[in-house]
Amino acid sequence: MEVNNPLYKGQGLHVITAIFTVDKGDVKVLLIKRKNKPYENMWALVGGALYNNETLLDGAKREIKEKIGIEGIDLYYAGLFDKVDRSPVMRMVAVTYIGVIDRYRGDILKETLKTCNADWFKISEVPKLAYDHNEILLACLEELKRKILETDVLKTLFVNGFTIPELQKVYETILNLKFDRRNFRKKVLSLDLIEDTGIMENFEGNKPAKVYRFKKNKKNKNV
Amino acid sequence: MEVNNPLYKGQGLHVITAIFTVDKGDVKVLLIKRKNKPYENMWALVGGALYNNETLLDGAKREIKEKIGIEGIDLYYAGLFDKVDRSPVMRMVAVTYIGVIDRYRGDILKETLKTCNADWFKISEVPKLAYDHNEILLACLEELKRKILETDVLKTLFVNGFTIPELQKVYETILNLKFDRRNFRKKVLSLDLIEDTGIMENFEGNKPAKVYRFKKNKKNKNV
DNA sequence: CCAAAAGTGTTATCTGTACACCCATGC
DNA sequence: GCATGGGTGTACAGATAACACTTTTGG
Repeated sequence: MEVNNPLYKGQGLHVITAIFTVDKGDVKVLLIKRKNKPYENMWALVGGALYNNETLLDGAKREIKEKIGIEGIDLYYAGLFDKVDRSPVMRMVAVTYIGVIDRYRGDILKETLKTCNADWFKISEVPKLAYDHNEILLACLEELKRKILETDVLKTLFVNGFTIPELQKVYETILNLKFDRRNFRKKVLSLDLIEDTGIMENFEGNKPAKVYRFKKNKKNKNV
Repeated sequence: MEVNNPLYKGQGLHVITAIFTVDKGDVKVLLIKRKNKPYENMWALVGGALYNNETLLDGAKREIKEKIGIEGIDLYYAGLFDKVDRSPVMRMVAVTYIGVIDRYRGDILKETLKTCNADWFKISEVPKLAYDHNEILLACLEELKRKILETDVLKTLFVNGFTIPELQKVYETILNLKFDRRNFRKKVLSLDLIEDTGIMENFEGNKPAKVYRFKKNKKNKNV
């Protein structure tokens, strides 16, 4: 392998994460506003160039830390983007991930060394993004739909537990479908992924619901 | 993005394909013997460096053409390999694919510009390979097991059609499982992916079996 | 006519879907 | 006591798994 062969010299990898949440009936994605070229001042997904001394997952996590200040997020592989001209600077292949976090966590940085803003956008109101990030976002959303059925990707959506009706609304929002209450409960409990906390939700004029949480160290067999 | 930033300068991508077949009760993989450094004279999976002017799939197909002379093979994404030191030359991330071909096709080149041999190896008898290809092979084999249940990856295994008992033996060989003859037949016919050719197999002392083929332009819905 | 493997049909079980009723709360 | 949403059980249907007998060929 010749290091300077022009056929493959000057390549790189992007690690890009679509960070989703669900907030009052809407799926939202976390976007950052770029400070630097290329695509200066444009909104973009969280991500950047992979470094030589880190794995893809480590790179994605570093980018998340650098661009929005969050650590410890679980990432799920989503797909590859390899159009030859997807970066104007050099040949870049993007490896993309999905992350899910609580919409109300307060520790998201609005400004960093490379970003001048960060905010949640409804999926239907996402602006034109840097690079091919609109295309990546759509693919990640499709993959999110698959992942919520086959993995425990939603386990980090609720920091303070959730009721089963709340969880159902999240599924219905993401999949744009309606489920039968009784069958949904049966299904989600049969997976043995969640457990009763013993706490009841704060009620508002109706029967209080039990608060559940995802079991620690329990993985969906499909993960 | 600074092109010469040492943090991410000098990266590249490998496109690597595990080409499988099934031959008389054994899963086999096609290996090539490398002519050049690194890993000179060692066996390896088919693959190489991605060029700047091609997509990942195009690169994988070009490598297959260059190293074993075969064109038109269908590839299925298998996984990513991203250990920092997986290549001794420079930082390389590998994108891996699965291909399946007929064991008896005669057009596989034994020697090319970069290879000095090519041969089928039983999975259980694969030698120490170049790079991390042993690890890649194991992962691709696992992925093959998943893919034969969810995709039409096997459609290129038989150039001259197959009988349903033959197909069942292939599934049983790859998955290391036994299936009920009657249920297997029912299931595979219900998928509407194969059709009767009207031909009967060459018999050998027992009842001749119908020869089937995969329907053209029919895709498993899971693909 | 016997051995070997192909081909077919029926029954039981499980999984998923559809659906009706009761319960706890605030007002 | 009524409106609102939570919680439980049962019946039906479609899919999967288990299983027994007949057919065609070569020797």
